[in-house]
Amino acid sequence: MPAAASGIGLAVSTVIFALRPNDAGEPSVWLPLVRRIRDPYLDRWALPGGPVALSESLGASARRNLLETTSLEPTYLEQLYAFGDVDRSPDSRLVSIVYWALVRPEEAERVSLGENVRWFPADELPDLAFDHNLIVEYALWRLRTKMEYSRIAHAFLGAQFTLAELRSVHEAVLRKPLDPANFRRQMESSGAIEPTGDVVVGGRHRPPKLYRYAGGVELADAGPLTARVVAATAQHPPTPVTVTAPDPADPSPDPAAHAQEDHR
Amino acid sequence: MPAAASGIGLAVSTVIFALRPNDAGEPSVWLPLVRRIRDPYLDRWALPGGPVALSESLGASARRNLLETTSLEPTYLEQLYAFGDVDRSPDSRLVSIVYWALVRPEEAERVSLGENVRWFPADELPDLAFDHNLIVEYALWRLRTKMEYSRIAHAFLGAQFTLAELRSVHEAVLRKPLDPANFRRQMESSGAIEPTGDVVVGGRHRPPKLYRYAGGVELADAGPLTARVVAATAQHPPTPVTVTAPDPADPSPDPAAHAQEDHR
DNA sequence: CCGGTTCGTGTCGCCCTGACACGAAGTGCT
DNA sequence: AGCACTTCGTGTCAGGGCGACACGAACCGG
Repeated sequence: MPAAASGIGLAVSTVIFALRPNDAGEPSVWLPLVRRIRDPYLDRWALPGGPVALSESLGASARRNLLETTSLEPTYLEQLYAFGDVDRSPDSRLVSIVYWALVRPEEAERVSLGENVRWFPADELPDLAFDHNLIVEYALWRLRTKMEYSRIAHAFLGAQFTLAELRSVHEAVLRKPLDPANFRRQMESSGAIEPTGDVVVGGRHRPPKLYRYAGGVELADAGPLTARVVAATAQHPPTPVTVTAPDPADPSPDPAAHAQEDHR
Repeated sequence: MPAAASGIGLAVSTVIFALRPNDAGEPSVWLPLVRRIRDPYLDRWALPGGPVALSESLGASARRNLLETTSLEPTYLEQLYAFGDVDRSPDSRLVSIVYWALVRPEEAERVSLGENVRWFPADELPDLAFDHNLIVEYALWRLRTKMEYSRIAHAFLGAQFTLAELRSVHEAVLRKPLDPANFRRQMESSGAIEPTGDVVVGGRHRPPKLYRYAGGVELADAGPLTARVVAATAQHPPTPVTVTAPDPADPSPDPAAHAQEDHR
């Protein structure tokens, strides 16, 4: 059990997922890969990763490495699996602790794209270095499985969101359409979300309510540990505008219930 | 990403679970611990483990170490988590890949019990070395969670078993009584088990049917990999006797349908 | 023959789910 | 102003799974 630093290399890699529009314009799962610049699998695409620093925990090491290689700060980070087959790296023995992470679309665009970093659709990857194809496949399975019983979907969204946006995340990950009515009831009855009281105006149709996640933003499942990570703030700058609900059926003196109700 | 053998120790430990009768005579979850004979946490109880050999995969390393320290060969072995906090070991930096394993009661009794190996009830453990208390807690959570949606219960049983035995396993792990009628239907409708055609005679009451697991014995979840481990054969030597069912309502020429039917 | 226990099947009500209908509330066009 | 169209949000209903419970079947011991 004591520390016997044998000749086994120890590294940390991360599978990063983000939602981006695919060829058909629909959101789907993408992940960034880096081109290898050293000799095992030189020039092949691989997961971002690097050796574990002596003064860092495994999770912190993954987080730092992500920032260095892709300049990404994920909203969700969880350990996936430890890969340690004898022949997974030619010549040397290498054990990789692999994490998987989720980032928001706005954050995803911050990736310093260059010759050596590129986004790929998660479903059609080239031949990767090491056993990274297998790893991505496993991480995808984990993402899709956990999406169905957990609340990780909001790691792809900002602080506030509509039910259509939340449903769109589920549909993109699970690759199948979901009934809006039933999806709404499931989310509401689960207690995972609560309405903010605001609606989105400026859309072309009936203004949807905005929701936030209830019970504190608990991101970054640290497995058996209790470490948490605060969620970064993010608004939805594009088209529509958030507005406090007018509540026309309640004449109570709401001190913040009028913004732009010049219709009717 | 290349192999850079830094000063970080790499070890493998395993949480081994078995069912044994507790003080009240009911089956409950126990696990074997070993007393440390080296200096970090000298004389404290700890999970069995050791360094990873250069020529072994992580799972093989865990399996070999189990055999050496406790002489146990588990029927189920799955990776649990990689623990790598900076301060989890005094003085040195240590990363542990932790596995969890299930063994059958008969196998459990083969443990070479001595001053340095002892069984403990999983619910009441002493202060263990390192962060092993936390690890066991997590492994217990994993066992109980996976018991409800998976087929791991049969790792505690032999090749054939009655539904009462299978239910007893679930009850011991989940620590709550289960309705025999509903439990039967769940198991039968899941397609996980199939009747062998035999019954157990010699009991005091109505002879129960014997079942086996269907779909090939798939033990040792290797995570993303596809490795499998064959299940060791084991009979139930104690009290009752297995008998091919008489099947009195079917006069078809079954070439193996008569053994001891001198009752009626 | 009878009481007691376990085995195995039957039944019933509740809740969750999927499928679908439909009013509500906006925009854009004529 | 009115109509078409879309999305939002609620209502309804049938089917299946699950928990709770009843009850006959089968065997033992006295």
